[in-house]
Amino acid sequence: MTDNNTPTNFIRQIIEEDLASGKHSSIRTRFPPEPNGYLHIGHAKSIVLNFGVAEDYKGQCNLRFDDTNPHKEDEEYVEAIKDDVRWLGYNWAGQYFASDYFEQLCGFAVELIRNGKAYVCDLNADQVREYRGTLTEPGRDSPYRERSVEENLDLFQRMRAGEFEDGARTLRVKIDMAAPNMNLRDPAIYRIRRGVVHHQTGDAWSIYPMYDFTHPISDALEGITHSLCTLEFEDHRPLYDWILDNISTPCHPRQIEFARLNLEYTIMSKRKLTQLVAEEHVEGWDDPRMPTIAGLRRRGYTSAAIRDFCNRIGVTKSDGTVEMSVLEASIREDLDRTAPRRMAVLDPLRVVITNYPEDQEETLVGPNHPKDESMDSRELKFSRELWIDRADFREEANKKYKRLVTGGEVRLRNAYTIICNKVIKDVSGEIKELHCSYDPHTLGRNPEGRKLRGVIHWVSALAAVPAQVRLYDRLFTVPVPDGIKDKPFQEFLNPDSLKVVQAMLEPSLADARPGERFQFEREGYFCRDDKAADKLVFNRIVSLRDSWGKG
RNA sequence: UGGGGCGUGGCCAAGUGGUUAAGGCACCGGACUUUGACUCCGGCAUCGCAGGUUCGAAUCCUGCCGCCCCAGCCA
Repeated sequence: MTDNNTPTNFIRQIIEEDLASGKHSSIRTRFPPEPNGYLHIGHAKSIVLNFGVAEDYKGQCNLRFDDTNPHKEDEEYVEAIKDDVRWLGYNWAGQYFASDYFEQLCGFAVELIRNGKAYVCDLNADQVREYRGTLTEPGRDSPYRERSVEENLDLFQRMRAGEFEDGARTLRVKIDMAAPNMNLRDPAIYRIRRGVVHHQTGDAWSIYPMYDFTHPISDALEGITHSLCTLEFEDHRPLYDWILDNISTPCHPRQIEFARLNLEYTIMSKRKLTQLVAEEHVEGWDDPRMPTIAGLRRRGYTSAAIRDFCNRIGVTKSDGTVEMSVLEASIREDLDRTAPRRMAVLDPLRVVITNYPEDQEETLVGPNHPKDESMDSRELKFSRELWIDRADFREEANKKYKRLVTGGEVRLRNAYTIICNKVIKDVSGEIKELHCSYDPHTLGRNPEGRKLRGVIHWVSALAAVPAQVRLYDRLFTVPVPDGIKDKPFQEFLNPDSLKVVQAMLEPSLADARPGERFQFEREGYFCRDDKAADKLVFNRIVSLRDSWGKG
């Protein structure tokens, strides 16, 4: 869809300059998720950036799993991540794991030790914190900072061999304990983690490298030219560069930071999304209310719409929070063009056409798309008894109300016009059904001398197919759920984020394939749920724009 | 009170000293309409603030103000 008009942003400008100056003859990027959770729309921004840039400048983009912390990671996530990236429409040039480089990483660590630039430190975590100083005070050198190369080599080898307990020692890089940038105060590059099973390397290692050490080296080994990451890593760039400047790698990628995505009425923190799942506020990572790729996919979003969204929001260094309406506009624009139209009554109210023969049923046709004839048409069954939506009838209303009122006439979409003659209520006063009469001369043309109030959708009661329809609303009640001081984000969960209704659908919908999308006219876009494939269940992707009552 | 960033209309975002400050979303008018949809027309900012440089500044300089990130053996 609107993957057209290529975006322009500061990162693309840098790339263009690098290409023009000959600094690089081709570019290579990478998307480097940690496999500790599912991908969300914020990752999509990074994916579209990294893969998009590679595509547009005839370069390559790798998929790399940043799996240096076996504690939090799992194979389940690597498979899910691959699924999501593929679904978004991208193919990676190479698939790697940071753990592929563990042996080489270790070699570079030894190189640093040999050059006197790394040392084994026996301080425990608390002590390291004390020695590090604070934001305003410099730190102090570790008492182990000046160990001999031989001792460091020996100790590091024994760390690797599993001789020491978790937390007993770390390998630290020797930079500057008084650096104003905390990341430069002799950061640890290796920690001991014995007895954990790594999803890729099993129990082969008892030491694991840290992100700050692993990332620049992984980038360099893969020949990454532009290493794109989010703003919080800005302070890490000096360390990224220090690592590459102090070991013998083939190249020195440039790290460039951009702002992560924030979306109103949802949260993007992997940790918090994990909580939503664990605390069962949602049905799982693919709950249609989740901002995860899996959730959006199940909700019925198209990957084209998500790509379009990512291009619409742009890439900058200023953090902001994007309104939901932008995402919604992307999916509406896609589906308006591509989704076949259908009629579905979400809150059924019986209508009896009293002047229509009791045993008669006729077949009408409805175009699948009002503007695209190539999409063909489908059959509609018309009969004496119909369903219309309760919201489409009022006993009385002013002329602003363009629906059915007693004594008023409306068009049944793709069919005849009807006038409501009588309202039947039960003892409690609730409307049970409507008695209407139709005008047999209004098929395909308007009555003369009478003005119609409007057009409403309907379904033949005889042919209707019942189905469950799930109506989704925003997951939270406030724009920034995790931005309110002293209040956990769970307090702002929207109790009405899911409403389940029993609807009556036009018969052709019974054949909908799981995952197939439609526009239910005057209601919104819906997608047949593919998890409940044995039952007829539709998810509302997004409602139609509704300007009623706005002016 | 240390360091690193950011500040263009309600929300994103172009703009890199020289037209009336792009565009999208939202919003407000209006046209069209067998979807209160779509489409189409029209409307909607002087660029955080204050000084300065310049013939000319959102773009350069200075000083304020505001917001974000950093004290994991997480990424």
